[in-house]
Amino acid sequence: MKQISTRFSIAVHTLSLIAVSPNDCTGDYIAGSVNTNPVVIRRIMGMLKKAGLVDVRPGVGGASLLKDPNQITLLDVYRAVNVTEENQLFRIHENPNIRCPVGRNIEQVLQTELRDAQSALEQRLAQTTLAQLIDRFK
Amino acid sequence: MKQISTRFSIAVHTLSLIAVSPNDCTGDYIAGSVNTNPVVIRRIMGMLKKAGLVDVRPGVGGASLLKDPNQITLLDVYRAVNVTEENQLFRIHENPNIRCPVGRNIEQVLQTELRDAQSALEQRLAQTTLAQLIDRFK
DNA sequence: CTACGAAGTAACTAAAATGGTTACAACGGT
DNA sequence: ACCGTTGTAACCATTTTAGTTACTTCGTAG
Repeated sequence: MKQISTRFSIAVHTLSLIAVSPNDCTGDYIAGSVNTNPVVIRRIMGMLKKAGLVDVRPGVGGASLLKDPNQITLLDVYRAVNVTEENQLFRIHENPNIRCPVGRNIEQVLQTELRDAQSALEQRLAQTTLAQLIDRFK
Repeated sequence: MKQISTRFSIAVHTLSLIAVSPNDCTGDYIAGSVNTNPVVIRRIMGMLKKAGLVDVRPGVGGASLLKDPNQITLLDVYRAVNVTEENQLFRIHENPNIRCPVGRNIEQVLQTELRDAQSALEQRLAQTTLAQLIDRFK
């Protein structure tokens, strides 16, 4: 990898804006605050919509949260923007040599550890709510 | 992102082989167990060497661990193969609009959370040693 | 009902990371 | 001196990312 996509941080930024200024939150306005192209925002808004986090109003413009800010965690956002394939942060090399004791077992042994490590990260993300973040924007 | 590079799992596989079969661990042998190209292994071995985890013998061939298997954690390996740029798992979008209260504070507020989340993952990786993995290859 | 601003989306691009591959130089012991 | 091995450089196809242009669809105000 290199790093986790900025889609995640942009999504958090976007949701924060919607929570703070429920009005004027058009794609262009958000793009102006994030400092990127409006299409990038619309794509991310589409993911947030599909995840049931926001309601976007086509035609009229703007968006609103579908959940209370203290019911939206960073983990919800993380998952919404699909940062990893099939929710697997780690990737394991495929088709090791099964005639080798290490090759035969590496996948299963590692999977346990990596799942736990990923879980630790996600649990930490789940502890922070959008409401907590918004409090610090004042 | 998509996912964390298989360099990590291949590195763990490689170190396990060296620990289990201190002899015959040439790049070609390891590549045969991992099922990839020998150059891929040599590149990863170079990173493990630079991290002070292994000693590779040019000319004669083979490698050996420079630390006891119970002194090598998954975090050591994770860091050795440079999976993320500057050890930052998350990336935050740059140059948000500082005239917006959200844009002005998003970076600092998020950085705290993401650092903690990354730290949770790393602490979990640090809890597993190579020795523990090897025990399960028997 | 028309116009206009906004969302939805397809298509294209440049840049970067990944994993594999070929090729060749350097090393070291038989 | 030979031969297997390591150390690298160079190249490639594939994929992801983020940005951009362009066009359609939507919904309300005039």
